[in-house]
Amino acid sequence: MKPAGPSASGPWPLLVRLFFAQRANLPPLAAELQLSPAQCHVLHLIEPERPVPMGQLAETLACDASNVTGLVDRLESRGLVRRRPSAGDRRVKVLVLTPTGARLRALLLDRMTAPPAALERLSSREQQALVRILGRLLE
Amino acid sequence: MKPAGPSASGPWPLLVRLFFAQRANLPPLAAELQLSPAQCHVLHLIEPERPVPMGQLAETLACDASNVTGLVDRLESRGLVRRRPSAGDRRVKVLVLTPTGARLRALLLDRMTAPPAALERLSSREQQALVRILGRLLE
DNA sequence: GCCTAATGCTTTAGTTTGTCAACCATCCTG
DNA sequence: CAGGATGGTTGACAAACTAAAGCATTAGGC
Repeated sequence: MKPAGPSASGPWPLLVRLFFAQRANLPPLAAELQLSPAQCHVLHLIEPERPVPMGQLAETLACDASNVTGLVDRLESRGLVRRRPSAGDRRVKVLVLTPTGARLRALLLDRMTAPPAALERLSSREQQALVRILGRLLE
Repeated sequence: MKPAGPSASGPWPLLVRLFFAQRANLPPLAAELQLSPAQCHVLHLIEPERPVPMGQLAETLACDASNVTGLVDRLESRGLVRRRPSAGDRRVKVLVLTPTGARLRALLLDRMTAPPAALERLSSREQQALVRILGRLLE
């Protein structure tokens, strides 16, 4: 029985709360950049100079391939990404950022990487600890 | 001033990555419970015995009120939540979980609170540190 | 009290997101 | 070279979302 506090059991419930709080944070940020949350996610996943096959994108997003088609259609029609044939496999199309897309992506990451004032309240030592722990979670 | 200290590539970029990774994790989990990601979010926000006004839900979700109407329509038609008139203000409708809804919510939280095997790799000391730091981020 | 403005939710109309099934082109294996 | 698998697109449709208009109720000024 754990009738006690909100964090009776470990770090994950806290992370879940943080995720949902952050999820609510995304729509306003996306709107500010004239994007949708889903488009932000796609843009976030295409690093400049690092072409991504569409299929891999679908897998990372955990969604259907046909969904990616439409998503990329809209991004491409706005000149943010381009489809290019893959060298080795002519079925595959890889996605590259246009210069405009790369600029918008940088802006997006900047905005996403800045916001939480709560982080400022952490001591430098705590921030280092957090970096180390999260690094292990993501490795 | 921001010396290029520990937060130059500080914890937030890592949290953003973790956030997106977790977002990709939600659709399969939701499907398993015959829910959509958005419905999971709503269910997550309605605690048993704690009625939530629809308007507050819209604000927390950072979405339009009319969107909440449709979202709740579907949840109500599946017997997971009920709309009830608010005591003080007859314009307001508050949402309460049905017993079925409460059970499904518990299942959802359980699944969400369990998954990441990566957490197991953290030492007990690291987990405690993470709990403490996240607690400060969310306070 | 009344009249007006503001608030809470719904409706309607329209776009985007997402799924599934069918399809074409390309690759791969026997 | 067949036959099957794979990558992506298309079409049809449900769900998520927004903006604008509408209804009921509440709140404020007079």
